[in-house]
Amino acid sequence: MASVREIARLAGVSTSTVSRALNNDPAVNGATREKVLAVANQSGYVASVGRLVTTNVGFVYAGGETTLGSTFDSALLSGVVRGLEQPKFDVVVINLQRDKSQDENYSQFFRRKGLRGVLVRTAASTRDVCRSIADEHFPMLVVSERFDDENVSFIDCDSHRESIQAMEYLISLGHRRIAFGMHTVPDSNHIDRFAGYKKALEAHGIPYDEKLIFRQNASFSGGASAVKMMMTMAVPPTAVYFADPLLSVGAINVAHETGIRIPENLAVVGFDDADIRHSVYPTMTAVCQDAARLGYEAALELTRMIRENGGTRIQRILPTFLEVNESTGPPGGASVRVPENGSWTPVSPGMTEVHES
Amino acid sequence: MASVREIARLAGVSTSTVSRALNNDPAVNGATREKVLAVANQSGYVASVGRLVTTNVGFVYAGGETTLGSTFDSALLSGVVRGLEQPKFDVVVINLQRDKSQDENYSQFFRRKGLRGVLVRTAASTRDVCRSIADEHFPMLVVSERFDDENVSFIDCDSHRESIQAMEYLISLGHRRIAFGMHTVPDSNHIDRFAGYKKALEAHGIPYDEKLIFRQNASFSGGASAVKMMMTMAVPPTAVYFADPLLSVGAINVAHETGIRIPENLAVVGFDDADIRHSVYPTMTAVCQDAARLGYEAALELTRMIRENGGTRIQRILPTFLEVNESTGPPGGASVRVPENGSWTPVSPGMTEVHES
DNA sequence: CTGAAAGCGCTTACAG
DNA sequence: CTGAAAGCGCTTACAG
Repeated sequence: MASVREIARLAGVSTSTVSRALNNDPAVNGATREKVLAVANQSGYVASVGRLVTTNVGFVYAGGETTLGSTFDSALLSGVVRGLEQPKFDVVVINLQRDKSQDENYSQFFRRKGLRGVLVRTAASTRDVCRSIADEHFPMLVVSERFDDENVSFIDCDSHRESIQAMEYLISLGHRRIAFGMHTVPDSNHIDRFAGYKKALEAHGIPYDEKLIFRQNASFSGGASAVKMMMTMAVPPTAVYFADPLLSVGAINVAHETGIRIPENLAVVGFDDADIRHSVYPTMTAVCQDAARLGYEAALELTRMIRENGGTRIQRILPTFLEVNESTGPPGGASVRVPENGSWTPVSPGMTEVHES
Repeated sequence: MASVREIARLAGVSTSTVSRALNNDPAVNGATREKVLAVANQSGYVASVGRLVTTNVGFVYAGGETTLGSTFDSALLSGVVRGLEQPKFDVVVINLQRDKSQDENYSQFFRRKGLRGVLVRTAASTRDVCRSIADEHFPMLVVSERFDDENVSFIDCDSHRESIQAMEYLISLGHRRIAFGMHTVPDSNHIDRFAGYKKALEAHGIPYDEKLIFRQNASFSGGASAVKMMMTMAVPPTAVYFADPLLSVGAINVAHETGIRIPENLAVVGFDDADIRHSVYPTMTAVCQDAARLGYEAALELTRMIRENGGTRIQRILPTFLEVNESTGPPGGASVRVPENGSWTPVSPGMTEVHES
């Protein structure tokens, strides 16, 4: 790549003038500036050293896959951007697998990319990457996963408590035979929700029945299959809790097609990590994760770490919330009004201990 | 901020050793490295000059508002990231209003942010910003807007042709009384769709009726209101084309609530810029914009401009497409099968001229 | 393994 | 308005 020296030679001026012209110094003569800029453009000049950008943080996909198109990730990123607004940082989307060379460690790679800190999205298979980054003491925060390791900072949503709450809501409506739908490959979040399902049953003396557990690919058709299967059982459930947004939506839509009435024949509690609960009919009662807020808080925590030069580990859990809409009601469809504000007070608040930190 | 000199003094070593330690030179003694890194961390050392990152491009919101959470923008950005994969660039999300100071021009601002080029998202009120950036000859491409100016590069989707196609599909099913729903504040895209609506009516000798035009805020409730209003007319339409995703979904859902049957009582063609047409019931026939592809192509064009040091202006129009799903059928609900692949061949292909460039 | 010195490319008083 | 020279902070042969 051309240097100021080269541009100076080609334009017939000194390197001082080249530098001034490139930086729009008003002292430079108009014609001179034009000539220098023309030469610079033609030779594709790009400064190779100079004042570094110190306001970039990375939104890093630890695995090869960038899932930026998903509703969850996009809400997350928009929250990150909002959270970086006030600290005046910018976010760079980074695919770790693409560019990191073998002979550099993570800190070096991030420094080479000009990053002051990183928010990390990880899958089960790349948890070691997160540990390594943390071990190198590079400012980092894993978003939407949890670690037992003392030294890995993370921020995550907990849906265990609200899963119990969702189940208690169904039970309070009179349901006893409640199915559960989850992704075939459960991540820690799906496991939390499953645990909440079981815990609520146990607390209310309802026996756990393996036949009511439906594992499907997280897709519309997975939710559709699950509903078809459960409704053709000898004794179908009267309610179901789907621990995944796509399964939930697929379930609600196949109900129309098959003539199953929601909530009269089947009360559905879904899971929502964006706003899809409002785009189906009937609007979906759901355990909701506020992805934008998760991203927002993550951005604030990371910039605080950067400002304070590292310091203490962050291990934060944000709450989810149960929003009651129209897809739930008592078994058989006795008339029940949806509360005005979509909230519902748990029957036995004692068992759903709060642990926002 | 601390310099290598300062770190050297505090750690009791030379600046050479500081530099080596910071860059993980294997020659440095382990204990020395630890000491230097400890000092550097404590004093919050950040290199202030050095080798610049030359692989960043900006995803720039020209106005103050970043609409990254929308389905359109998130699909767009995920396409951009995919398009930057092979040229090995990274994308930085930039809010122009936030950081640009008055005494620097756009090129200077972008150079200060370390950007090699920018993809610009603009609103009607910030079209002048796009013109200025282009005038400064900074590598740029406006995404999802059109300019008559010769020197502003852009890439956009055209929904005019497919709006005509959508209308012809409805007409071919036997509809004559077809309503149109659009956003109250129409952007150039909504205007294109409206023009397509009118052109198709005219081509088939169907009189234009202002009473069948519904302008609503782009929201679920806007779509719901429109449907309620049109279905209580003395002579309701038998079909409607909604030029906006939220209006379309709101329309489909309120139909269930009011007992209106889709497509039997009202055939609905919507507009989709993501994947929402598959999350409603019945699945929505829609004119679809492939936002991810738009972003992908934009990224390829921009990196090509950067590689070739500017050069020619890009003014590219990508096609949209009509996808036939279950929300459309003949008036009164005569039985019609949805084609297997969701495609439909226009009745009079002659009038829908192709202009992909 | 380390430091003094030279070097990197760009920028900036200083002098005219 | 421009250039020669000094300077910026970091890096890197070179010598030990």
